[in-house]
Amino acid sequence: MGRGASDSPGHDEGGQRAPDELRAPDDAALPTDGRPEGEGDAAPRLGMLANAVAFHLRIAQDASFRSFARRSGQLDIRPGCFAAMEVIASNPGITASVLGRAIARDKSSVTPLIQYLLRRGLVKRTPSEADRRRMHLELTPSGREVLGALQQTARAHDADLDRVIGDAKPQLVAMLKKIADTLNS
Amino acid sequence: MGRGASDSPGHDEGGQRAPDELRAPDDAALPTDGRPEGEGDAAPRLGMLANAVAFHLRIAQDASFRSFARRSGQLDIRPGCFAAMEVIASNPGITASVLGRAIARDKSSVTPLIQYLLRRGLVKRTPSEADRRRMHLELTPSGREVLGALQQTARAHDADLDRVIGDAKPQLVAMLKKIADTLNS
DNA sequence: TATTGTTATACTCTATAACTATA
DNA sequence: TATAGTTATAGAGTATAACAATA
Repeated sequence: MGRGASDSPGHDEGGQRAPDELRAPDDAALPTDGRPEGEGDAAPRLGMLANAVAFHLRIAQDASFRSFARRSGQLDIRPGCFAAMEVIASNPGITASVLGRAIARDKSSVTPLIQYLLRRGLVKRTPSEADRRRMHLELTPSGREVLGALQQTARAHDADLDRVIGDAKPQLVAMLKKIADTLNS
Repeated sequence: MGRGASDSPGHDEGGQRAPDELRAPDDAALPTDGRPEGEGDAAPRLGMLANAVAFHLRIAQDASFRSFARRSGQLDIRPGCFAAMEVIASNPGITASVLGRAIARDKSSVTPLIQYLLRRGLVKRTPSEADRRRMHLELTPSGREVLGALQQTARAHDADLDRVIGDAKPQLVAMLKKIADTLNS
């Protein structure tokens, strides 16, 4: 679990302070009140992490992932699996390689995902006639049913997030997309 | 929130397209030109994922993590390790449990992290006099040196991100914090 | 009884490299 | 030679549970 990113006072023995621009806004004047260092603090100082996009991205993703996994776990489906199913449903006949590119995973990571879906009867595979190395993927009726339930779950999850971010959602999504695009290039 | 995804059963015979805002940019005309579906598309449709905060959070975090790992890997330090060092440096004398809470990890996940830092001589441990179960952590001089280099790396990484997000950074960080806080409660 | 930190263990997710069967 | 998909394998990263020492 994790509290993570909260801004709360810590304590400081005066020794090792981070330079100003690295400190959290609330890091400023911390009374030491005689506590031994490092003890009793539920929320210690984060140093430069307090303002680091990368750190908060990790904390937020972690929370989001766990929350979604908790929900989708009731359908025995993990988050990565949902993404695969959604892309397959949106692109019937897609191949594993293309799918891998869409969800940013190596083909060798896609295989076990597909195999799990095959075992559960949620996905169907048909060999390509044009190129016999390829396999076309599509959801089975049962797969579409499970996906329907997952989509409800996903909508509920995103609604939780919406409550937090409000109207800023389009900008947030745009920023996240741009971060991924830029860093991956 | 999500939005009605194209629940897309069957095929895309002209009727079943995702609404515009859900499609990848190049999704527009999709002349089927005799291609079997799902082939040749470098950027297939994402369905409801296209607007899902959770999905883009994952993609962005993944990109950010890899990018930082590439940089910090030259110092033989993984991202989680940097976070731990930064928190220790900002809270000299902190204990393992408190550190774990700060970086949102279980104590059993903190132990191997600390052990790695001890082996590398970057962290020093002193038993608490007040409570002999506890160990106070602090960086060694060599740890501070390595951390200095890591901070430069981190600043460079965050500068990359800044270039992407511009002035929206405070809002972005605030949103990410709030997402984590809300979902973890 | 409760808590700190360690250990043993296991599970998930992922990638690299080697392989096959095609192309 | 190159590509699609599979396999074998390894390595992060994490957590649960049990444990010893201490509170």
